[in-house]
Amino acid sequence: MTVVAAENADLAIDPRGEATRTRILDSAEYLFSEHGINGASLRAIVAHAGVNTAAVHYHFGSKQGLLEAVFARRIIPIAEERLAMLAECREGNGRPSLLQQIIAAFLEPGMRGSHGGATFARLRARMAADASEETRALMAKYFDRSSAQFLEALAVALPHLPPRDLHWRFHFMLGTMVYTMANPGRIQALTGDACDPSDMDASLAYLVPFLAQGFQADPIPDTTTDINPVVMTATSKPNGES
Amino acid sequence: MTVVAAENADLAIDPRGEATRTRILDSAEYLFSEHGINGASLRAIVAHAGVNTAAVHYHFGSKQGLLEAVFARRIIPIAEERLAMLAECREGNGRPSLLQQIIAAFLEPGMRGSHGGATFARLRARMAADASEETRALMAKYFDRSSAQFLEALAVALPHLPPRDLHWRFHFMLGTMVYTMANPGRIQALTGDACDPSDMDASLAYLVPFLAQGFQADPIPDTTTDINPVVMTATSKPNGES
DNA sequence: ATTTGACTCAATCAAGCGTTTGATTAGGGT
DNA sequence: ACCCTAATCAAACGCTTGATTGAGTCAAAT
Repeated sequence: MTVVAAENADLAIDPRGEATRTRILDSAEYLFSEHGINGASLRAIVAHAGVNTAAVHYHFGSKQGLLEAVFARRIIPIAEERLAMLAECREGNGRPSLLQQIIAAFLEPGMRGSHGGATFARLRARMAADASEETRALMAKYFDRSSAQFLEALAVALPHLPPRDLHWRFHFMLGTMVYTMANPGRIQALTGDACDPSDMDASLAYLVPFLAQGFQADPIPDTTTDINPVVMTATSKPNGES
Repeated sequence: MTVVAAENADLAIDPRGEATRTRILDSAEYLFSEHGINGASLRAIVAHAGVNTAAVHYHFGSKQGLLEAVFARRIIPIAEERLAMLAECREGNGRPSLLQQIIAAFLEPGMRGSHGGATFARLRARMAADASEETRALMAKYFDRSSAQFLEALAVALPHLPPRDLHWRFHFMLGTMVYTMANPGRIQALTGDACDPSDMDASLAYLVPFLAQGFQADPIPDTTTDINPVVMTATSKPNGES
């Protein structure tokens, strides 16, 4: 096993190691986000980083190990900042729009420029759509840790909402977040050039109130056999009304 | 017309051809959606379809041509049904929850089982997250056609909403749709086993009211220089940033 | 019955993939 | 001075990819 790289800082004697490691991580983050995980080859990454192919396997073991390192480097501080902002919400509870504050606490750390910015945001979106079980497990490993606390906080802010509805709407929040991160140029195609989509601040300004309003919708009545008539406009019968 | 049947359909005389073509399309749709476009190899597709590699290139020219054929086969009927349902909304305007009907008209045809079902829905989600410019252009080619009409209908249902806010929220709707289609098992991981996520009807029952409520949020005040204070809770950098 | 032509097949191609190897460099410890 | 070890390098590994080829198959038209 040659994977015994300098995990501890004490053992990282050679300063070249950390510099190369960081260059590989930066290039991989950029190319993964730009061309996808399968689309970015190790050769392209090492060419962009100006290092040798073997350096990747020396430091990270494999391409999957490199992806995990790229992901962990950003997601850990993001998760920490998420929980810190959530704690701030709890302290001053009762302030106006607690719901919006919780939503912002969940979205901001990952979408603002602090932790990798739009580049890492796009990578997360790609990973969310990725098929491989490894990638999915990797995301879940770091994600489930914080989601439970946010679900709990949202349940407090929305006491009338059954857990089932809360889970669905939390899922919808993830969808808007991921899609907005993945397609920073999509809005421009719709509006012409009304807004600057690469700037995530504008996205957040529109996204947070939209989500807060959606969360406050009435709970969905439990109709296991009968579905909401609005959704049943043109299903089986061409002319029938329900 | 007993002369020659091949005058109109130059290539589709041999009935074996259509059967093989359909088997390839079905297998490609399934494997593309399951493993991604890059992740599904032609060899895996032809093995699943029980045909030869050359058959793909004979019928579709290339892997990209196959993807376009898979996509077009489903998206054209979906777009037609979308517009048909939208026309139904227009006829009976003034009915309760016109907004929900418009949203349902946009979401239902693509998410219900009629046109490829969850399999094709997952493929669309993958394509939305895909990097390649070809895939992106392919989706835009069939998508921009119908989106304009839905934006117009939504503007009628929400006369107080500026176009900018409308475009953002339409974008958010796409996000929830794509993410829900892409992760049919994600809700189970959150709720335990409260809902059956592979059944898109349940998704729609929760998604449509959520989106309708979000669309009805107040417009975002135009603050090009000043950001919503709610979103600015903890942006101070404790240790500096890179 | 023969011919025709749409269609299939096994074999093969060059290119690119992730990974591994063995040699080489650089630098602090004894 | 020596050795040890972390770190890097060029080169090749075995394998899979999308694509191509030419011979062959088989139903239908003549």
